[in-house]
Amino acid sequence: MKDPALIFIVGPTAAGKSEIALCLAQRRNAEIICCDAMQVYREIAVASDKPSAKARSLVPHHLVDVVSVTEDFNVARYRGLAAQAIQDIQKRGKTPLIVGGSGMYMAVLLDGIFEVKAGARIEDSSLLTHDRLKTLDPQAARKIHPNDSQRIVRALEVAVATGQPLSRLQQKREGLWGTMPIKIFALNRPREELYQRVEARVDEMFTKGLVEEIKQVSALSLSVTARKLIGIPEVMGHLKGEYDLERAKYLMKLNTRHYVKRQLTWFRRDKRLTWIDITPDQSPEQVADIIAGAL
RNA sequence: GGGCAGGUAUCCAAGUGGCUAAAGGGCACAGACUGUAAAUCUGUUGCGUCCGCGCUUCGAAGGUUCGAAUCCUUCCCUGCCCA
Repeated sequence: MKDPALIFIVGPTAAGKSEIALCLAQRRNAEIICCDAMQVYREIAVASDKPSAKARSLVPHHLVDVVSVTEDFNVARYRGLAAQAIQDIQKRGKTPLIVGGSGMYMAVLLDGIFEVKAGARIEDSSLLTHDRLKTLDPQAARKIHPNDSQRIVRALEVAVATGQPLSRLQQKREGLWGTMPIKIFALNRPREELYQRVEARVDEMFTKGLVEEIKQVSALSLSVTARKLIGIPEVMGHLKGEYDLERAKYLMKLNTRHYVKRQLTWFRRDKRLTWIDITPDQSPEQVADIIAGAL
C-alpha cells in the first residue's frame, strides 16, 4: 500500500513520539522533520530533549540544530525551512515524517501563514493598548482578551505595518492541507502516566548534565525566544542563588506538566488528527505497527 | 509544669459579630490561540442542583446572641521559649 505524501506524529511532551517515529521511519523509508520550537537551537541538547546521535545516524532528522540560541526564531522561519525539507525529501522519493509537539508549528505548516515584513516594532508602549486595537482592528480586538498583551502588541504592529487588520490577513493563508494526501497521528497516554513520564524525564535531564548545559548557555546573550525554553529560567534561578536545586527541579516538572496540558488543548481542537491512545504495556514498535496499519 | 504563638476549604493564607461558602495565591481541571507558542491569555474549583436555590464547613464540644469562622468556657493538637 502507498503511504500518504506526508505523515505527522504529534502529541504532548513525553508521550513517546520520537522513539515511535524512529521505528516508523525505519520501516517506511521516511526521514524525520522535527516540529519543535526548541530543538532548532544548536547549543541546547539536554533541555530540549533532542534526538540522540544514534537516532540521527539511523534516520536523517531535519530542522534540528538550525540556529543559535542568540538568534530569534519563529514560526515563519520554521515554515520556510520545513517546506524546503519536505520538498527535498519527497524529491528523493522518501516520505517526510513530521514529528513534534509544537502545535502552532504544525498548524502553520498545514494551514499557512500570511507574510508581514518584520521590524514593525512600536516603541511607545502607551500606544500598545487594547483600546487602540479596538479602533484599528475591531474584529481582532473582540477576539483578543484585554489582558493578553502579547497578542495585542502583535495585532497592533501588524495593523500599523500593513495598514490592514490582522483579522483580515489571517484569512488569506495557504498551507499544505488539501494539496497532497496527509495523515496526522496524535499520540496520547493517560494523564497520570504522562505526568510520571515528564517527571522521570526531568530527573534524567539533571543526571545528563542539564545544569552544566544551562550554565554554559547562560553566558551567551539569549534571544527572547530561546530563553523561554523550559529549564533555562528554572535552572538560572537556582544558579543565581534564588532557590536550591530541588526547587529548580520541581519548577521544571511543574512547568512541563502545564505545557503538556496546553499541548493537549491545542491538539484536541484539531479534528483532522487521528488519536492513538497508548497503554503502558505497549512498546514503541507496537505503536509504530498500529500507526503503519492505519496509514 | 509555666509562658507565648497558632489550628480556616486539596495546599499556603486573609478574615475578629450580619454585606462570608468564606479575600488572595497555589495545585488540579477545562478553554482560547496563526511571526515570542516550551510563549501569552481566559474560565471553573465545599457538596448537590429542575441554576431559583438547597445542604454541610473555619481543631472538638458546649454556651452567649435575632445572628458566630469571628465573643465566652472547657478540652484536644502543633510550634517556639522558660523550667
